[in-house]
Amino acid sequence: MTTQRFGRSPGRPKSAEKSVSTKESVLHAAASLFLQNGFQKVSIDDIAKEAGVTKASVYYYFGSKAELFTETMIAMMKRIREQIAQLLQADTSLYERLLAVAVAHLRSTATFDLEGFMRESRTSLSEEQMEQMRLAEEGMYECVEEAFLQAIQEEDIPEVNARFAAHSFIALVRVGNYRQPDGSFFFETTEEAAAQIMSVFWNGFFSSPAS
Amino acid sequence: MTTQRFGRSPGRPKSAEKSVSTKESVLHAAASLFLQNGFQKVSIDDIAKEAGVTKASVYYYFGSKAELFTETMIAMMKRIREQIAQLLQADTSLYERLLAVAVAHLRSTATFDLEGFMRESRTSLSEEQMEQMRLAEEGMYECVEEAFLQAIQEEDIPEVNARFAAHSFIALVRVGNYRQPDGSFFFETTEEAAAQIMSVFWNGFFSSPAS
Amino acid sequence: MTTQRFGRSPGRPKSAEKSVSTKESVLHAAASLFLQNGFQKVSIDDIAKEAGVTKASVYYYFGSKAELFTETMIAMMKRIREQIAQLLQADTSLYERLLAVAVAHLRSTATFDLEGFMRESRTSLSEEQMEQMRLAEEGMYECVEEAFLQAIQEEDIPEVNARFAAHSFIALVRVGNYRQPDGSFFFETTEEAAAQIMSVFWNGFFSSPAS
Amino acid sequence: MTTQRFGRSPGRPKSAEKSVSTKESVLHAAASLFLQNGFQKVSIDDIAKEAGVTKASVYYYFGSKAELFTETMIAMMKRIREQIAQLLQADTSLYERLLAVAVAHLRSTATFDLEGFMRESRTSLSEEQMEQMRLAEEGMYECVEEAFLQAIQEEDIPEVNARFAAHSFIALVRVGNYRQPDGSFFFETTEEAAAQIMSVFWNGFFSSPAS
DNA sequence: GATGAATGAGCCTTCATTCAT
DNA sequence: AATGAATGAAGGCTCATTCAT
Repeated sequence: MTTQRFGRSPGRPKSAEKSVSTKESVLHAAASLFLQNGFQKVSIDDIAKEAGVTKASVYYYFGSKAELFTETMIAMMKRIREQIAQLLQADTSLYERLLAVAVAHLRSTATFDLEGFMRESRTSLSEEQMEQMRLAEEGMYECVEEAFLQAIQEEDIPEVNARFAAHSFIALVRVGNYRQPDGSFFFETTEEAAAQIMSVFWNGFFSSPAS
Repeated sequence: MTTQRFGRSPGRPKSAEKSVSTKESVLHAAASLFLQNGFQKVSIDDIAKEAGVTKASVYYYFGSKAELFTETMIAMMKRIREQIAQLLQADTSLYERLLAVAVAHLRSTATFDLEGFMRESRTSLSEEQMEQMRLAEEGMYECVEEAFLQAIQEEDIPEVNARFAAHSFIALVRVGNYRQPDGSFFFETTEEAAAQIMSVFWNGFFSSPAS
Repeated sequence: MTTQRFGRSPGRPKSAEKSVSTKESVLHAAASLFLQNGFQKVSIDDIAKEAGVTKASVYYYFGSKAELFTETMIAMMKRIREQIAQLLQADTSLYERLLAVAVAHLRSTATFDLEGFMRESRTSLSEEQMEQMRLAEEGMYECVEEAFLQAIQEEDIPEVNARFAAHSFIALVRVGNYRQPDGSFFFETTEEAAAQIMSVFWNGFFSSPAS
Repeated sequence: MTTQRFGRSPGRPKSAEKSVSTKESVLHAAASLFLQNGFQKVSIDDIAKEAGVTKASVYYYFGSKAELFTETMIAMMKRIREQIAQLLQADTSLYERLLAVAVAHLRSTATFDLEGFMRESRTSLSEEQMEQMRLAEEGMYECVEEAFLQAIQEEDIPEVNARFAAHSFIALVRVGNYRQPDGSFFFETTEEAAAQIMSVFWNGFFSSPAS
């Protein structure tokens, strides 16, 4: 009911000077927090605080938490996809290009693994938002798939199920990111991890079956 | 690592008046709900309702939501682990035994992939609870790792990083569970999926490098 | 995110001794506030405060603000209806019984006029809730209508549109409750108001047309 | 009570570039929305959207929501009052003039009934704004009251409490606008409704008491 | 004259948790 | 063993209002 107003306050503050666009900071903060803690655990307040703006400002740019999440995730996947795509366009052998992708991904904190995020946010996103996320995810895989399809066409590698190969490749790279209970990785250096992973992958798909 | 339990009497319970004990129904309901919706999204009320008891009853048996979650997850992982262990003890070749594990897992709804669950619940569980979950997860892998170590010792397979192999194996099996955006899997039948996956895995680790 | 809990707090308080049922106090507070300020302006917090309980307690008994509002209003209308019904069952002439109703209503603060409440809450209530309110409102009128129908059947009064008469009667009584800008009513005493109103109503419906 | 306006130039505006001034569209949108949904439920954003302008523009013309509301309502009441006044100046019998007013109002969507609006907005308007609204409301009634006073002076009708008669008249007309739960009105046509209402009103006030 | 950006305050609702019985 | 009642703390979202341009 709160009948009387008092104090003075809402409204845009006198502001000092703009730096990075507010929207950008929000997206940035959201990405960081969502990535670390998942959808549910992160509150809009958390994001606002991290971005140094008010909750209402977040809502000025994003209609809902689900929307912000979707947008954030899709942006991230797009970025990953582009990075991969670029690495895969190098003028070297497929093996070397994949190796480069593996190295890059083992170094990044971003995650290929969206399954967890999808499951967690499933019931909170609209059907359309889920669809958009699925497509963005697929985009990352397709990008690797293309490389296989092209190599097959150019007869650099034998014919295989390219999509399955792409997913397997990424699944194996992800293994390299696994932290054991004591916090250590399987391999000492990123390079060694990438090398081993590539070796397994390549033999798995392109060597003649072990007799 | 003697599986020492505490409290509640060992051996067969005296009577079975309540066909299913309240605690059991709660655990069951919790498992089902947590698995589907993750930690945060499931409320104690949800679980109580699903189990047909009151919220307070849940608290009678489990000190907190985190505790219930941990217990649930660990129980599930133990079950998976035992199932795997059993399949791996068959009196057949390693290849065949792994194939059986692959088939079994492709059929089950339970998930090997705990990363998502871990990330989501991370900040809500106590350090000890996290540790327990990590150990239980590790248990699942160890069980596969053992099989490799033994085969190596018996010189059935060349020497490889058994732990890395175990994780890779499971990662590949998980690929077989991936649903494409249109809802379909990569392979038509579970058997074909398992066969392909095993082929890739086996060649990857045990064939001589493709020249 | 708010990781650590601190302080100690939720849960049922140690309590001293129960007095009136919590639910009752909430209903009472809600009736009083809604009646004075309408649906939108009253917050659940206001009601909780007025009832001396916490907001969460309100929700323990009522699923939503709309539900509480509906329940409150319907209860009030039922009470009014019963009061009217009782007065109309007296063993006197119809004229005298209506006069009694007029007096009673001019004295009460409760309102016959739900139109305002309906319009205000329209978009916030479910279709079903609106329907329930409409029925309860109708109940109040029907109760008066019955009296007319019966009187017609017993040939105490000529045949008229009983429903229209009931609504007109109540509309006129409401006029007696009108406060002029300076705060005063049209008539000095409740009795005089009732007498004048009844005279107008009765002549309006049951006198032979002024030639 | 010279209708003294302030600021903005009197007389015909210089040009009509903007076919409808922004202020006008806002007032129009506000009237429509407030009338349908009441004060609280309508947001400035809603009004701005409906008017096709920005929220800030609304504030450019109106200092606050309460002010906009008051202005809107008063304008509406003035319009109603003028319409009534005009109909009441016709050169026919009082009975016929009132009948015309009844018909006109039964056809319009605008509401005589401001009680709901007043109650709802009461705590949000300043004392002065409330006063203005009350006066405007009173204006509508006064206009009818005048007609009675004049008729009394000219001995066309017996002496009655003119103010009470005016309110009663309007209350009865409002009954004709009542929608039953099934959505229908009491009478089939507007004309019949008006005729019945007038009959009741006229007999009520001007017939000799039913013996 | 008009508007984009921003915000403080509040509101409805949910939830894990506790206590007395 | 089980539960009904109660609550503090958030959390998502809306909104009137303000300021700089």
